[in-house]
Amino acid sequence: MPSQKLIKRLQAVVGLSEQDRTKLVNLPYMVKEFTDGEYIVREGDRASRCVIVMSGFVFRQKVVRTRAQILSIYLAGDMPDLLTLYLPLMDHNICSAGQSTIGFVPHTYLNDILTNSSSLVHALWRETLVDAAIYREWVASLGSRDALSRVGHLVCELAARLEVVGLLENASFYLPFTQQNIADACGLSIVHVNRTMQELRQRGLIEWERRTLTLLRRKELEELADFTPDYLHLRDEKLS
Amino acid sequence: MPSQKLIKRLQAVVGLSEQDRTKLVNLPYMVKEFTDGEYIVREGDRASRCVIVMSGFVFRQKVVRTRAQILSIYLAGDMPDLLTLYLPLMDHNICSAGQSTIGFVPHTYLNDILTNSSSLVHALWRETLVDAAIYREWVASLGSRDALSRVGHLVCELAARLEVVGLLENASFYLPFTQQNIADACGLSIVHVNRTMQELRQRGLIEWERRTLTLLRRKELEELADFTPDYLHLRDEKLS
DNA sequence: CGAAGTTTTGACACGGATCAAGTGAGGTGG
DNA sequence: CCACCTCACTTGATCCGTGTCAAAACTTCG
Repeated sequence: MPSQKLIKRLQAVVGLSEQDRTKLVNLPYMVKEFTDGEYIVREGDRASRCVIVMSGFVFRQKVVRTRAQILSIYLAGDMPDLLTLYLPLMDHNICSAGQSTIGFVPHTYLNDILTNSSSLVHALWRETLVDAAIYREWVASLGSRDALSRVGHLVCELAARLEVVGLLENASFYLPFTQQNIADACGLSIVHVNRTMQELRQRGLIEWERRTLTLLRRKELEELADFTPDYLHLRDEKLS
Repeated sequence: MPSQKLIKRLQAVVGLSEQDRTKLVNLPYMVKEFTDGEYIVREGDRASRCVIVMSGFVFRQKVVRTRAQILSIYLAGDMPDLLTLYLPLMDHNICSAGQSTIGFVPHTYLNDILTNSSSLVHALWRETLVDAAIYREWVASLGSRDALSRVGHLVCELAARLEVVGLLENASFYLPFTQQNIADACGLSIVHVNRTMQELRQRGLIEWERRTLTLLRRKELEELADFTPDYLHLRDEKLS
């Protein structure tokens, strides 16, 4: 079982058959631990396997001139490089933030189970589409929101995504990011991220101590950040 | 034939079988013309068909507070809302820029041909992955590049994408955008876009008159804009 | 305990936003 | 065919959000 969390999430959203679940559970995979800042996949690599985040935080990073822009963030249960199934040549890095546990599943096995199950195609294709939906929201954030709501939005998104995999407790979650990471993700300078975080604290919206971030008044924060979770497609639209 | 350009592009990149091509060519579809600013698909719509751009320009737009952020741009041969196959509920608009010709193909038919051909799954899934790769580059642009290279980058991307579908002639292409559109896409004010365009002109990098944009010194422009076309995945990596 | 990394603070600079007004071009109706 | 209207583009002045630089305080961990 490469990741209970992944299967649970897929199950909840597209409804896998007994057979499909068995196939996923029996996927052969390798596990490796990564430490803070370590590269999991590098720009230029030609991938022959996919990554599954089993625990911890991971981010996609592209070096643009002098900046190390963070393009997206992945949590337990995510498959950050499903895209390598069809675009094997990596044009950016995938890095660990803090300690993480990563599973690797060879493309050949994934391709096998995909050719024989159109509902697994549905499930994994959909995963990549949600990933794209998140990029769209980031484009909207970077293009249209000021620093305060941009940082707030990131915090809200992480909370919402962690919640569905059971990693949000009492509106708190573990966040192994430095302010530099937040800056790289939000397209801001570290100094301004610092001041923005202070303002979020002063407004009584968050606490962030010893790598634990707490949402104090989630509604107000979401409002300030202009956050609505729809774009995350956390549950099947057909049901709602 | 919903779009020769689409089929040609898919063909070039993944190599469709005779059978697959026939299936695509025989897809039933409806054609409609749209004028400047008209909505093709609206936020809140529950899609039951996919859009194929047959000619003209189309963009994805999300209203964020007071801004109408443009999230992505589509050209002849693109399928901007393939995602609705699995995420039918639209959380943004798709609009026409200038006059465009749009084909509509019902989901049911697309699903039919997908369940019976894993190479068509490959081809269309890949399309959505390239779409995501373009978002990533936009995130990088909005997060890390200044106005001049941001606008330059957009111009370079459009030129590169138009080139593969044969719509770039003598380094010129038709561009029905206003400066306001560019501003909405790049997360800049219209005044600053104006000044940025003037600077690109003064530097002898582009001309833009009567809706025709010309790249004067493409290499220099691409350098200035920090543009490399890899992320567009315009040809099959396996070959290169 | 020391060293390195992270957060915080202050002063100052600058890119780009905003506001306001003017110019030009395309489209329409008389 | 011209007068007018509208919309897009342009210009100048000013303001503000965020970046940069530099140094200090605090944490974490070996």
